[in-house]
Amino acid sequence: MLISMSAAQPARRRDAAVTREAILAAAVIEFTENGYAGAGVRQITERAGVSAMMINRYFGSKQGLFAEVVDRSFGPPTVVGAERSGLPRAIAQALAENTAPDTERLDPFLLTLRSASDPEAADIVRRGIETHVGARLAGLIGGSEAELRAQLGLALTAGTWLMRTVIGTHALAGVDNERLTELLAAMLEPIAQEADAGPAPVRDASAG
Amino acid sequence: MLISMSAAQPARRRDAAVTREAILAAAVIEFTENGYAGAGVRQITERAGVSAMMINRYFGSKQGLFAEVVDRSFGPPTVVGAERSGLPRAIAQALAENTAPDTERLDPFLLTLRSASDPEAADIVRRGIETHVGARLAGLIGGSEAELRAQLGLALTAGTWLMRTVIGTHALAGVDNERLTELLAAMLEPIAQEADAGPAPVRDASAG
DNA sequence: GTCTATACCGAGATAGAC
DNA sequence: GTCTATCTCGGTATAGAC
Repeated sequence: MLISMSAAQPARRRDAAVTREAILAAAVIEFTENGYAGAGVRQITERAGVSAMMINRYFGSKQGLFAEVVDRSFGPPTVVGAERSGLPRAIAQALAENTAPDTERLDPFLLTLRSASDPEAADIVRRGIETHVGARLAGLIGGSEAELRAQLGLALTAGTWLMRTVIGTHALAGVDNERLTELLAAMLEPIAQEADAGPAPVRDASAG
Repeated sequence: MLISMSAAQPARRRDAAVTREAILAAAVIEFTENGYAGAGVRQITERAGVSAMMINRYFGSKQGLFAEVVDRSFGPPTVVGAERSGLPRAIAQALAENTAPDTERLDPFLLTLRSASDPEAADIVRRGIETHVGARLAGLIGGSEAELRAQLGLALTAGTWLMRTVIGTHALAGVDNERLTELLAAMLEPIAQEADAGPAPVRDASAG
């Protein structure tokens, strides 16, 4: 019944692409929830419904799989983009909502935090951040020091994720989202403003 | 030859207090550099010059040892304290200096970042932060929402440690310390200021 | 009472048989 | 393409040497 497949089996069973995709999807969940070290190969493959060795077969190693997971996680825009004037508040609001205590969002920053322990994982994450989120946010900010300012914004973002959801300090976990948004927006304001140069044209204003 | 030791061995050998302290000192180094999961009991005890079982004997478990390490790391003041007006700049400067690329400081925030992966370790760290750094910084800030503001400051602190030293993004690693101090101070300004209440008396103004 | 040696269990990675 | 040892490594428990 499970074995006897006649001619046309639509998908599943012996389809490399499907197996690969199933592993990748399962790995995103496991790595984000448990971090690079905490996620077990057996847990990932069990969730994907395949044997443990498939990871080595399709991704070379646990590390190779992690690299693809990072690319997939940071690929789509995380920080909502707006014109530069409203940027701090837009980021602050999204951050406050996504880090709310009951929310169970699968976020690349969670992946980052829980995987930063391992140097090998950290290096993979750095490449992912600089390529995707960092470049997008820098593009939204524009002007001189765009990358530096963007990375300071990401530092506050990651730190908020850390303190509010991973560590779970009481004051941050219990605060009202409106109030938190105000405070975060105020902290982000300085890095969204031009230092000395004139207002550079903002490119790629739709996504970030 | 290796075994025959005569009478008077000064200290060391069979001194519980000395052994305990040696393990603790070694554990601070290993946990800070490699995180909770990354540090092995064998590495720690080898550095301390004792057998691996001594951790179980003196601290119950690896987790118990970690709890004492967290307390010791967060115990002494990390954030330099000043009067409230100069607080943002003081914190920013210390942060910029301590996260400079070549600096090899043993910092509690590094310990936090590299250990946050494990839920058990995260819980221990939360207690340590709230008890020590969080309470001290909240005391320096004073007024309403002191704890919330303090924890947002710690979020930026931890995030800067993360992005600059653990992940190691290029823009943050290469920036001039003076410039970084300015930007960080500007970001910290909003959380050091009173929201609506009058100026509350600042207690414990010497250390933070 | 202080410490070491040895063994057990679980997890990741590899090799080779089917 | 899958399964089954097997190797290594890490945290822990027990026994016993000094």
